[in-house]
Amino acid sequence: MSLKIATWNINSVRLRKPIVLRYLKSHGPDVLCLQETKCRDSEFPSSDLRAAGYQYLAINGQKGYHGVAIASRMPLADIDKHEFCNMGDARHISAKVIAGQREITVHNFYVPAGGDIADRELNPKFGHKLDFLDEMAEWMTAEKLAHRPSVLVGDLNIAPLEHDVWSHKALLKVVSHTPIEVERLKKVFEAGPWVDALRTKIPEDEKLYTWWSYRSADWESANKGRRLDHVWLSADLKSALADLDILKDARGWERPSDHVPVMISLND
DNA sequence: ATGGTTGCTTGGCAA
Repeated sequence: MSLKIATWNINSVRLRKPIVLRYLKSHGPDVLCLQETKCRDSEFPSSDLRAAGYQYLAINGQKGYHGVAIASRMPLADIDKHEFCNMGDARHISAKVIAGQREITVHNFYVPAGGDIADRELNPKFGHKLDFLDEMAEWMTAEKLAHRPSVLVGDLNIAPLEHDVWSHKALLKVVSHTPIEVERLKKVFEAGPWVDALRTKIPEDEKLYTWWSYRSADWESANKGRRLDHVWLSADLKSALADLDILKDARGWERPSDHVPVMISLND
């Protein structure tokens, strides 16, 4: 039996409830990690998800902004929320998935977008993004994630590689692909036991996107995407990675998110 | 170079 773990920045879980349920039905992830749920825990569509077979929920929401959640068919234990940058933002939740004999810790992140200007003096939101990443690297070291099978997923709001964006040259100064952010993210990655799951299956010289802006009349033909959503596996899980599914079709669904679901399958 | 769209809410941020 394989274990399927998906991540999706949903940009309002209440508005997107129909397509979340559609995705669960059509693709059947065992675990779905959501970002940008944009609602309080009491407003989260818990009963709909439970009715769809996802009985185990871990929710870290807040009114109007951010918010992350894990919906699982398998029991969740050790649910934890870490607050970064002491700002009260709901940007992380983790849980241990009990999948039969296997136990895998899943960390679900929503990294700050960072505003429009790639300069922390002119734009505090960019500073916050860099500080968040620095704190994430420190936290990573302290967590000692190498000691147990772990998966880190989420909207990291950075497209690190040249072919994670439609034009490396055009985006070098655009927040999400600047060298300073890429460098910070690399430090986070290297602070843990990680393998970049998507890039182990899809070569680095191949274009790969998980997000297409709303601000484009025809996202599909323009295809100016970015890989902002990531799945990192602790090295011990690398050999278990059987399959990937980046559901580009979901960008064309009715009332879509600007991100698409990304799913991995792990063999025993 | 600029503006383009969407969501949470109804004015203006945030993404």
